[in-house]
Amino acid sequence: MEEQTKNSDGQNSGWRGSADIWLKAAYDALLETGVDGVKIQPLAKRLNLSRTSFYWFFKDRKELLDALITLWRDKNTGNLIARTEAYAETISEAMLNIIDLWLDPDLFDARFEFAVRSWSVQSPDLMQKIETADHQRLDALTSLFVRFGQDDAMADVRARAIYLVQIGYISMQSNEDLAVRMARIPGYVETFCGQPPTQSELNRFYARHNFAP
Amino acid sequence: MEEQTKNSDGQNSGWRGSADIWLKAAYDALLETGVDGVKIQPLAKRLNLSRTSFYWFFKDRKELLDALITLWRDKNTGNLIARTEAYAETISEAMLNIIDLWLDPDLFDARFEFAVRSWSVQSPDLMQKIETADHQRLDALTSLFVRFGQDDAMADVRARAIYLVQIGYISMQSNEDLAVRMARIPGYVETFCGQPPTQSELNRFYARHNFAP
DNA sequence: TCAGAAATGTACAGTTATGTCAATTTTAAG
DNA sequence: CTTAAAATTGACATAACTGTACATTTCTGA
Repeated sequence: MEEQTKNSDGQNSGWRGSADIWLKAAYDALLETGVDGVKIQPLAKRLNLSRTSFYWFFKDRKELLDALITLWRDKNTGNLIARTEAYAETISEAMLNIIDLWLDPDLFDARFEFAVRSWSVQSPDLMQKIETADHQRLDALTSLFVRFGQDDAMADVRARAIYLVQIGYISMQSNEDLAVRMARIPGYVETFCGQPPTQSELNRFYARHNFAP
Repeated sequence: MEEQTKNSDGQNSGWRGSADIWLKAAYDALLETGVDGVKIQPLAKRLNLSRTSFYWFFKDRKELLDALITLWRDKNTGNLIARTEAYAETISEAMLNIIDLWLDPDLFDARFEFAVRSWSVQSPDLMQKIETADHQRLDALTSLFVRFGQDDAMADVRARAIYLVQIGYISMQSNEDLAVRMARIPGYVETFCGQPPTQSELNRFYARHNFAP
């Protein structure tokens, strides 16, 4: 028994292909060109594999796209919620925990997020999943603000504001360097929670991003 | 001489087709399915015209796509900058002028904006144009904050915050009704400029959006 | 009314994609 | 070394799209 789970662990099994390698190629293509760039033939070319080999691992293109959606779901929402629950003594410290998401691609894959949201305009099914994710994320952010004493209405607004900035961010990230982005952080904190961070909160933040001001 | 500018005015000339009608169909398709949905054959079907008739008005598909980009450029950036220059006595009133953009699709076509931004991931050329637009828009917003006494750094941050919210907005607008969205407005104003709007400012805002609280 | 411009349509040639099938090759396990 | 499962491949059958060439229809103005 014990089928080899089609090599979904990271081991190389001697074969060139695997479901994971196709999925990874699909992920890359999605980020570079959008869903409509996720086509079997071009992926095969990139992987130097025969196009038809794909059908050993996936029933059809749709199954590959579904796998991409699952990947997105498992990745981004979980980390965002975790950051709302991280230890913080003040609202400004809590805010800096959220801002971690903007700086660390391992915590929040903004390009992936943007690609999925772009994709959703042509897929009501996916749109539905995004709405669910938005809800979960906004709830987590809102209760963070409530926890630190904001009234419900203001917590709702600020949760939205910070979340929308996060979503809008990728679309502009372009090519500013870290120092420039870091310089704005205290201002963002003040804007979103009405009070600036203390120097020691900032120092802790800089430290975990390996940034020397 | 005086060529008829291919019917680019809104008059119907008796012919069924025109550059504008193809462009309009392309615009619709772009918003519904993204760039890759902007294909001559499906557009022709929608317009009940022969596919090849398209080539009378446009050299090829690329020329149609370029026309879409021009349309976007002329529309959204202009109105945004105009709103930053609208009459205002206080920073909160100025902020409400900006928020007009979120509520009136004639002022800022958010779906169009989102579609164009999604498209840009697969077109470095377009990406460049978007960066230029972002710059112009952010400059206008920043100088608005400066005009009302914010220091440069904070003006920069707040301009970005409100702009990013604007960009992120469309991706979530979903299906909330006007009353719910209106209820958040005072909170947004307070968040973005540090002071809430006065009742008379709010009344003026509601009035121009035909909203009775 | 009738010539020429404007717009449409038909036919053709080429490209790129999808998915099935029946070999064939590669690998691991006994 | 053998063998069976796992993975790969090329051939085939379709489908959707692009763009060109050329014939045809429809409108406009002298």
